[in-house]
Amino acid sequence: MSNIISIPRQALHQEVATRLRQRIIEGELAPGVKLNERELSERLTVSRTPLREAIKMLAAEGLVELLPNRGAVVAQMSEQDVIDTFEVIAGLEGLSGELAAQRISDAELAEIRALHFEMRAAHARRDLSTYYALNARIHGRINAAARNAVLTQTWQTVNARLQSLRFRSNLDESKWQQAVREHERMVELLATHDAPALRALMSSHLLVKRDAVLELLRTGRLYESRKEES
Amino acid sequence: MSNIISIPRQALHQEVATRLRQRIIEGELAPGVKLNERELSERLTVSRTPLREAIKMLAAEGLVELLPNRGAVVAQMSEQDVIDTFEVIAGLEGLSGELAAQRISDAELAEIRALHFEMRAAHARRDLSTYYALNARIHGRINAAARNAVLTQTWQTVNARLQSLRFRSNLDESKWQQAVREHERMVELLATHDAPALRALMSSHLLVKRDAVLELLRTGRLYESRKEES
DNA sequence: AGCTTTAGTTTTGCATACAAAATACGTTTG
DNA sequence: CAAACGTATTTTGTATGCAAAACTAAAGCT
Repeated sequence: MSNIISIPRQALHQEVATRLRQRIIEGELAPGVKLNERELSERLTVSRTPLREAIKMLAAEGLVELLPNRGAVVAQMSEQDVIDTFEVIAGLEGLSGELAAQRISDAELAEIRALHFEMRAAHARRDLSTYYALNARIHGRINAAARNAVLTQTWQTVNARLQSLRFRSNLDESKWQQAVREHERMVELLATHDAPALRALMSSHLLVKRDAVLELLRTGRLYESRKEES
Repeated sequence: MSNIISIPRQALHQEVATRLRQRIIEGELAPGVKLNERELSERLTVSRTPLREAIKMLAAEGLVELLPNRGAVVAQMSEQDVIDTFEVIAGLEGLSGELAAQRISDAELAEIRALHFEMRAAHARRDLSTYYALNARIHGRINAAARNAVLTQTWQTVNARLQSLRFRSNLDESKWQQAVREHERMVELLATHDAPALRALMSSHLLVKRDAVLELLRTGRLYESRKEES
């Protein structure tokens, strides 16, 4: 019997949560924007009930903020929040690197190595968006090699809060080169299973990123073209 | 004007979430137990709507698991989940220690020192429950001294998932002494602001705890007297 | 007996309805 | 003219209603 329709589509509140999460991460729903229930429910063609359930989940994830009797808004991070979040992610990436260096298989390493070369290709072409996509995939692979589901889940949740900053759009050449060199070194340390060194490298790698983002924040090149009307 | 009733009690779904979270953490709602919506809503005297919203939040926190079309159950952790969770907590505690060592004030240090002596007193009296309470407060203070709200929140969320294991009830003497010695050393390292050493200590402190819990899990002395009937 | 079937019941999931709080806005008043 | 008030409208928060899925259990079948 073929399952033509029997793919049990997931619950509405899950679907709504996924879509809202995506729109927030992609910046379509910018920080500070109010989530109007009527409007959203009409737009997504669901009733307010599953929509509200989805919003509650996103609130627990830290992507939206609940204002009592005043609904929900997309979470807005202060500069301190950004600093704090990067520190935590640096810690989680460090752990990820430490565990991955201990546990990675040859096949996993080979795949990361391949991705790394693709990333270098993107760098050589100055193809920033491909570079970022590959960068994310590499970090994801390292995370997977750590073989710790709780770490992966925690990392994703905390990371998601930063995504809406869209700091992808800026990266000066020297920082870019440094990042590529650091990635080069990551592959080496994975290959030699040097856990402490990889921990330190990945942690500091993220702190460098933090500083770059903070610089953008302060010079105001972040959060541009973000205000969204109805 | 006195605010006799005007304390704007928080939204029902928040209140319900808080109460359910507490009951799960305290083990009253044991892992695997089904959350019957009708029953719970009657018990808490709220309708199913805010109850369901609360359950969705707890699901996002990882305290309950949603089974499509079959409701929610209190999250049940496999042994691997326990291992993974402790690893993450060890990482977060390590970060907490590292940052606290850098940032702690004299007043905060003095308070932790005081709590530490109270804890030693509890140890001397073999007063396990007071010991655990003080232990938790000390870790909380160190966490606070790290001055990172995201870290604190992440730590609490991940920690909550373990609380229902109730591993508090067992601790052999040699492990207990080791824990006290490690706490002694934590205070020293905070005082000397030795961030890397405190990171390593707090991380390994947690991994020791992990091993102790795993031993309990394997010998089956965990999860006892847990089945709950309506 | 053991397995399947199937009617009845319960439970979940979503939509709708209603009440209370917040907001918007025009009017009044100093 | 600005501030304050009050009413209308919107929006949120909670309860209730209804349909679909899951569970229960008794009857039928091999």
